[in-house]
Amino acid sequence: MSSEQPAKKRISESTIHRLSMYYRTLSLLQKEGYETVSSKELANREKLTPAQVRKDLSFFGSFGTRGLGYDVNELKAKIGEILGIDRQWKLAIIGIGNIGSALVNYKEFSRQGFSIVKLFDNDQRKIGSNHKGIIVSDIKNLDKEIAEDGIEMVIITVPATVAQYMVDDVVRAGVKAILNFAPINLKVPPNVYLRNENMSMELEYLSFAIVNNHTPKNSK
Amino acid sequence: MSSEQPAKKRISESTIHRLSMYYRTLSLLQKEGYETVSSKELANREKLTPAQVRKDLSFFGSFGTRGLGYDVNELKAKIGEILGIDRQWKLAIIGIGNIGSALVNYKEFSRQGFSIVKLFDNDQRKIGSNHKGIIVSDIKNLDKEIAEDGIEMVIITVPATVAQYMVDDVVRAGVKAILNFAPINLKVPPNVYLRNENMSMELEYLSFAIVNNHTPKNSK
DNA sequence: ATTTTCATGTGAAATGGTTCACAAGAAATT
DNA sequence: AATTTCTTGTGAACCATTTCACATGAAAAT
Ligand SMILES: NC(=O)c1ccc[n+]([C@@H]2O[C@H](COP(=O)([O-])OP(=O)(O)OC[C@H]3O[C@@H](n4cnc5c(N)ncnc54)[C@H](O)[C@@H]3O)[C@@H](O)[C@H]2O)c1
Ligand SMILES: NC(=O)c1ccc[n+]([C@@H]2O[C@H](COP(=O)([O-])OP(=O)(O)OC[C@H]3O[C@@H](n4cnc5c(N)ncnc54)[C@H](O)[C@@H]3O)[C@@H](O)[C@H]2O)c1
Repeated sequence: MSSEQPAKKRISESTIHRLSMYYRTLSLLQKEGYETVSSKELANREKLTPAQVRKDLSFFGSFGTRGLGYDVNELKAKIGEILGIDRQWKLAIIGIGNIGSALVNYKEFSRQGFSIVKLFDNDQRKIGSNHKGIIVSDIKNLDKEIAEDGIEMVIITVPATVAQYMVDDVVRAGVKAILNFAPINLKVPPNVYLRNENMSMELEYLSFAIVNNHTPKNSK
Repeated sequence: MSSEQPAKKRISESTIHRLSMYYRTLSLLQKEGYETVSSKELANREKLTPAQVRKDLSFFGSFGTRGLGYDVNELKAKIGEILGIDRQWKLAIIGIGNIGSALVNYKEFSRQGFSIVKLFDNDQRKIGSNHKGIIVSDIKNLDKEIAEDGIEMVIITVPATVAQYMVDDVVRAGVKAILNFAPINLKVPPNVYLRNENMSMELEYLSFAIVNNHTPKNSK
């Protein structure tokens, strides 16, 4: 075993997002009783082109049958594998305020491969309280509890002023991926993945669109 | 007055998102006491290239001084204008559940030009209740109250199963832009702007990144 | 005043992403 | 068995976005 990086083609962020979309649509098609689906049908449901669908999939292999299309169950399983959601990820939420507690209450996450198993806060009034069967832990025990449970992802929902400290802490504790809601540019080492969820930016986009009569090619 | 569309260059979604980022950074620079800032400094704070910053701005005019950089206050005002946040937008939230109530409690929105002025739900136990001084209205009065208040944007935080109905209703009521949290592909007429906030997709992206050792060029 | 320094603004080049167009291959039909 | 129909998978063409590189111009220094 000599090479660390599997010299694979670099996949664009948009392709990955579309895989998520295909996955969701395939779940619906399953429920609707479809056995197979063409790139055309899949594209229609997402307002994309069939070529886009086929190209996206082609980066990872060839999963269809010419003249017939894709087997719905099979393609869904395959995309699930590609996305890494053919398993349960364990997550913790840091900061059990407005957003943090809304997220704990969301049952869909665990059905989609993301189990929230730990909650952390530094407010004595919150520590020990129960959210959907999970007791809020003291942030002081972060290191120990993250390691104990083998948590690999966290959601950051603390005030922006302390978000970087929390990130440094969870990185030190061995977390590999972070979904951040604080409106601030966080620094993470290169081996840790970070995504930002910024609602104000989305509202600003809408504001711009109204004011400028904006018609982009492919909007979210 | 003959032409409807001001035949302007089409701006990319990424440029608009970066304008939001510049805006936020300029606010910080203001607080830190900076009077001017170079494209280099601005780029550093966002992990972008100086050329990117200059190119983005160049679509809208030329706001800097050669040899010196940009005036912080001036550039912030200018970007605020471009984004259309040099005014207060009035918003309503449809569905006052977990996410909906988290959003009402977020004071920052109104400071950023987005005032939440109405809340709607169809649950009798919620209608009439008070959130940060706003009384939850019956969804039945949507049309009337949206018109009365001149609401142009709404946030949709109802279950996915009813989201399309709510969208149809708010569109009929004259709303121009929608921020949607329900994990479903909504249809809107071409003169209405829609953005989707999909947290599962972000988690799936992180999952993909861990599993595939992903290093994209420009990630969120 | 002249020179030096610095950083903008912008065409042109390079890179990246999407769409086209068609050969290939599987199933259905004759 | 041969033909027709259908839809995939993929290079090549196209289009969009980012980066380069430098002329331009403002301010500071000499
Ligand atoms: N609420 C929203 O709608 C909304 C919208 C957009 C962005 N955000 C961002 O999300 C973040 C959370 O927002 P919120 O409204 O839930 O805030 P909140 O104040 O309700 O919750 C923050 C929580 O973090 C906890 N906390 C603070 N410092 C901590 C620390 N050092 N360690 C552990 N826990 C700590 C607090 O006790 C609190 O429970 C903020 O950064 C905010 O800017 C929120
Ligand atoms: N909670 C989360 O963390 C989370 C995360 C991602 C996505 N989402 C999505 O956001 C949406 C809201 O999630 P939530 O957890 O807040 O759900 P929720 O059930 O807590 O809230 C939904 C609210 O909508 C109201 N509602 C239902 N039908 C309505 C109608 N016809 N008119 C008006 N109001 C109506 C309900 O009374 C309820 O108050 C869902 O689509 C969900 O999938 C939620």
